[in-house]
Amino acid sequence: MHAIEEILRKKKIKVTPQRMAVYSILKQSKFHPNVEMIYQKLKPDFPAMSLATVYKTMDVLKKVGLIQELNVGEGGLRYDAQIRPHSHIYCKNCGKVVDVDHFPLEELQDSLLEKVKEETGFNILFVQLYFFGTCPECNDKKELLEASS
Amino acid sequence: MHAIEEILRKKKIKVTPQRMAVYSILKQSKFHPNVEMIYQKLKPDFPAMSLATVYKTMDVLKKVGLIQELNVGEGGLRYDAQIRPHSHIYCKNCGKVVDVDHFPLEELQDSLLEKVKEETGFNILFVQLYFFGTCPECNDKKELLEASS
DNA sequence: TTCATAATTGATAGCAGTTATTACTTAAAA
DNA sequence: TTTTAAGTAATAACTGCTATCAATTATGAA
Repeated sequence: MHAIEEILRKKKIKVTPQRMAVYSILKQSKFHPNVEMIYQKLKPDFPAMSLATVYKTMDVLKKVGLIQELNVGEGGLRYDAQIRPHSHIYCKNCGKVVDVDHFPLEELQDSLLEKVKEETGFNILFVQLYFFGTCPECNDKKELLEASS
Repeated sequence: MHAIEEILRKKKIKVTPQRMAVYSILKQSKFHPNVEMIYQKLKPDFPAMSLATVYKTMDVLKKVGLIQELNVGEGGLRYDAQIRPHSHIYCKNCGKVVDVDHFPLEELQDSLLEKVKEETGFNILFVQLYFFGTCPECNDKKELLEASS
């Protein structure tokens, strides 16, 4: 039995094929898909699945702490099955979201959270750090375009 | 003439009373309003103003670099006339957005941006750091409720 | 295994935030 | 002052998401 099954059963949440499939897609993919992307990926195996089910599943998985939500300002949300704190970088050109693995978000959180708590009086639950820019692939394409003009 | 007027004229963007009013509200308020809040504040002085005009004005002001957009995952966006890099903290209970002035986002940006550029190959344009939690006022209210139960 | 039932799913209507369109109006260059 | 490119108001349309509800299914008890 997979870890996800145990976690869901423990919380009296039903283990359904749809939920397993959504989580499996998220676990596999590195590009941090949004609901629409997940829906499209599921279509071949679950032609009857509804978009609403994907939305509801994201909600369930988030609530039990199996995934985290990313908001890169696209309108829709992106999802990540890696729940360890880490930051993300977003390509404003092609929409790609990439993990920034070696960026010290964990240390940052440990060492500086207290300072921010003192300054603001807030009880801090979590931190999100986003970098925005353009990815190497898009930069290369742009250079090619400029060179040819 | 105000700085904003000069900046707009330099870019051949017309200086209109609506634009001045929107910017003035943003400059005054510390609570990082969203479009709806700005619209409501403007109503007494500009009863004829359309919501669409506020949206378009936010767009113009953002493009000329007079304001920055904040995305705290509410659906709508929040706006800040303080464009110097700084981080924000969001109360998940009451929706308040507060500046975290002394958090070292500027130093962070200077010292660590290069590392992230190397790791990812991205060209980085800007960084956004959000803290999420509950504000002192909401925490106090909760304590009172618990004490009285 | 079968059954009862509460949770989940799929289909769809509805909602909120945002954008597009268009006819009218205005700021500002000539 | 006149001209006109740009902006505004009103509103229709679009998008991401949520609510609703009848049909279906996972799960625990018999």
